Amino acid sequence: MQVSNPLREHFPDAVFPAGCPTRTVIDHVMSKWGLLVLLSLGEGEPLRWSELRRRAEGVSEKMLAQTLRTLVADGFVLRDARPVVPPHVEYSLSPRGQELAALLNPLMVWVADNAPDILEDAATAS
Amino acid sequence: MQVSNPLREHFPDAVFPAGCPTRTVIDHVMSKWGLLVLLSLGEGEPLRWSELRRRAEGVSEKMLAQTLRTLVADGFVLRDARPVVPPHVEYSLSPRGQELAALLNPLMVWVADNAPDILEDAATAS
DNA sequence: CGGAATCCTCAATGATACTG
DNA sequence: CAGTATCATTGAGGATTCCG
Repeated sequence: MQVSNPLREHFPDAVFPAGCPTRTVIDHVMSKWGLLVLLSLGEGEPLRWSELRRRAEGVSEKMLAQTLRTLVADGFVLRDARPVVPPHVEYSLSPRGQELAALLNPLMVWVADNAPDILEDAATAS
Repeated sequence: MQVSNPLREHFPDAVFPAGCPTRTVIDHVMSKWGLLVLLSLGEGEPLRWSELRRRAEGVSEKMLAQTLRTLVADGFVLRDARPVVPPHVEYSLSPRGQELAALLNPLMVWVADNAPDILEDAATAS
């Protein structure tokens, strides 16, 4: 009847206790730009800085730099800088990043499929 | 050899075009408190205001109210107010909310499992 | 090309107090 | 109990400029 709830086993009390490490990770991963970068790279091919700026439409240079630094530090994204001139830098998903992207993808597809209905409801709710 | 990428079919150009309705939905759903509320309700039982405040540890009254209003308007959350005194109000997931929570759950479990490793990397990256 | 460093703004958030 | 109203704050995020 009840599907067991794995999350409850993790967090019997609060969902994610305040100050819990998971909240930090969630902030990185579910942040507006973090998400878009992960999804962009999740398409398979490595991307360059300028390509990422195009795919994550609206991101400023500052936020892209900040986001990439975080994702690289967290081990989601690999940075491959070739010592040529002009500079050539490629970003791709690490294995860990690929695991994450694999979980993110169905969610985003669902959102994309349902967004129109959802916003229609929101509008009707006036 | 390449697994087809469903997201790419949705968004050939940018991942989620700026101003796209999907970005609004994502903002609601992936927001710090929106996420915690959805996960809390995703555990199955309906919850009352005060219970939600405890489960989504750290949320202020203002943010909880705002978050709930948004999630109700989007059709993710059902609000059941019984006309008794003192007031008794229960929140639960709508079918749409349950679909969403079902996708959110594996993601959060993965994050919870991996958060320690991830943050260790981030610390090492100093 | 791929960033880093500054400055600056405003909108999201929190604290507080009050109410049906 | 379940909120609303108001105000203060701060830090995320944008614009701009400059560098290897």
